[in-house]
Amino acid sequence: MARVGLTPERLTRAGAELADEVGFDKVTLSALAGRFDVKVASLYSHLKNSQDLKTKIALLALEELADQGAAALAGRAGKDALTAFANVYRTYARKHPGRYAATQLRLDPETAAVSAGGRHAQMMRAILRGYDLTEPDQTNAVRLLGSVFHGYVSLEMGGGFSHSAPDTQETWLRILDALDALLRNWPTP
Amino acid sequence: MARVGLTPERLTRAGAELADEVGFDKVTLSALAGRFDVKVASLYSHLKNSQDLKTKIALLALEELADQGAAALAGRAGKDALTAFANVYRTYARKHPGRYAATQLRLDPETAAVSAGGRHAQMMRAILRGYDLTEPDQTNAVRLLGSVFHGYVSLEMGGGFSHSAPDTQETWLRILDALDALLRNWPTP
DNA sequence: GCGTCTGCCTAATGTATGTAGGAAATTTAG
DNA sequence: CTAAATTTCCTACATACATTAGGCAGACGC
Repeated sequence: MARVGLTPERLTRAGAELADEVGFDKVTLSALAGRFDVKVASLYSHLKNSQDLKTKIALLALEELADQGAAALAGRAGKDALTAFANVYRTYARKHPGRYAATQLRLDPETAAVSAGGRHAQMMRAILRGYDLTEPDQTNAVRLLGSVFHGYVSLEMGGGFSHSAPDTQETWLRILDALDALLRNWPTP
Repeated sequence: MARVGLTPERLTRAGAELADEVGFDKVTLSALAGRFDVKVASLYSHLKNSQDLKTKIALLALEELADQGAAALAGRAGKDALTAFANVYRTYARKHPGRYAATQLRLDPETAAVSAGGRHAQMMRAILRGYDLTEPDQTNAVRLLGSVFHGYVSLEMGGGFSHSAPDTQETWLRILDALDALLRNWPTP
């Protein structure tokens, strides 16, 4: 019985790669076991169950995304920061579609609390320091940014934009222009 | 052998209800068969397979959503139209979470072509007639609206906004204000 | 070197999808 | 109206994935 050296971490990483290759929803313990030439039952020494694997992949992806976001934000402000951060989201989703899909997994509250989700919100707030927004508009703007980033990336990945004229890169840049303009001139009715 | 009177339509409707109750990803032929007190194999006379059912639910949801959008748009223009249409999306998603999730199913191109997806894009363009946008900004704006609507609804449903101060209704209204302001004053660099 | 612990195993069960072929109910044709 | 054709639902079976129980052997502490 050769020991392969499975750990939750290695399984999570391999699961993330698998997700990028076949889609997050098609990540299965069978396929993962196959990657390590190991029987499925062996995975249960390291993972609670299939859901546990998916949760761990989601946490990994949230962390990677937050790390890359933080790196992009370093030394930038204003529109520069907005653009750099937004591009991290879009680029990550294109490069790691399975992991990106994992970030949308619904986490139970305790898990969400220890996830990198909070860092994401904090970084969006940091971006907004370059604009002149106070509460509660700042929170509203954070939610708008989250909606646009996620919505755009998700529709683009799903092929929702594929069939018409301006290419998606062009649209993306114009949308970032528009968001910047909006944040500089947030309506206060 | 009592005939129950299954049809693709009845199965699709029941599948949609099931999706709203247990989640779109948990819609299963087993559960659907259970609803009609019928064996699973019997469903294959009316549905090609499980994927076929999911596709049909997605098409149903896209159609319902388009119908409600069209109704909301009738006789409205400008911000009034924008708000009414956006509210249709959000309300539909809250009332029919499973069906809304179904609308995000990736359809193959031929299926997408016969879906109500095109009507959605047309309606967004109709809304934009109340603003002063020409191509290619109109397409860019359509994509922005789609991103915001879908992104917001999807994050709100996923609990992404649950833990902070302004309630989601308030944020939603302010985001619609912001979009209206943005469309009235679209940046042209 | 010996005992314990752990990692991976075999075996068995439950649930879901999907296929093949049969029998009864319904529809259609003569 | 009756017989044939079709349709609808069935049983039976094959495959795949998830999960649990219990066992054996290699790694590790002493």
